Amino acid sequence: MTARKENSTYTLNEKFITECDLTYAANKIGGRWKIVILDKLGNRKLRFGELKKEFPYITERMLTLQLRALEQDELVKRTVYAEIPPRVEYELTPMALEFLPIFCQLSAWGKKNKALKRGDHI
Amino acid sequence: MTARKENSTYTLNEKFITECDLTYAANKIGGRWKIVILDKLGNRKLRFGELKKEFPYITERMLTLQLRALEQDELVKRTVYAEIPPRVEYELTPMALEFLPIFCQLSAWGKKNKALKRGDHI
DNA sequence: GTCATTACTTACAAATTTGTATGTACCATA
DNA sequence: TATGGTACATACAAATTTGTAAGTAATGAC
Repeated sequence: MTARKENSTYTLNEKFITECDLTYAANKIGGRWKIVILDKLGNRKLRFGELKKEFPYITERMLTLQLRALEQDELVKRTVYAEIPPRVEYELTPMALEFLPIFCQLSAWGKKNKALKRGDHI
Repeated sequence: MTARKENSTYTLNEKFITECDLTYAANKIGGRWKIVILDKLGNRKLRFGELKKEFPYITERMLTLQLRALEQDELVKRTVYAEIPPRVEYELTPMALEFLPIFCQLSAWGKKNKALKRGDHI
């Protein structure tokens, strides 16, 4: 959260993109990990370690960063249990639950068109 | 398209993400511009310059790069007319058209939840 | 012969995102 | 006293994405 040049093109474009409903939504789930994390949390609460196992090569740093960002955006609720060793559970907020049907459709698109792609080079 | 270390975590994660239907689809429309470009092209053919006007601060370089990537992914069809000055038109492919209803839903999510956000700090 | 128009391209640089490696805190158990 | 387990944090570095600035090609209008 360090300061960035106001009125750089980068910032102006970011502003433009945040004002548009479509890109506002897209940004919430953008990046490499957010959408899959939300999808995995779709059905159930998961602990940090359980989530990590879902993605074989994710680093703890990345998982932490993404979860924090999702928490900031109120898409994920984080619950810390005062135990040793620590236990932390993550679950979707109502706002995030509304994404799930959209994920289904994206997934269907992916399934269909990935198959077509494979067909391309037969 | 320069070579990248095989088996770096970056590449392994990329592979993982490309194999998942959901992230396969998400990647096609990821980044700052692709989703809005596709959305603008939803209804109609547009020339390069027309598209540019839709996004006040996009640079020509970015627009070109994104359009080329979309063309590569067969989401956009590019038609060049042999005229001077040049005329180039862009339009969605059938594959891309299937994204449009999803964009509508994302947009609806954005509209709703952006409004809630505004309400937060009253 | 200069300028305007359109759709780019290129070399370079800044900003952001992602990854690497190591360390921390707590308590229980050996 | 050392080790294991969990969920992180931190300093640093690499990779990718985005932006800056300038230039190109063709032709018609002036």
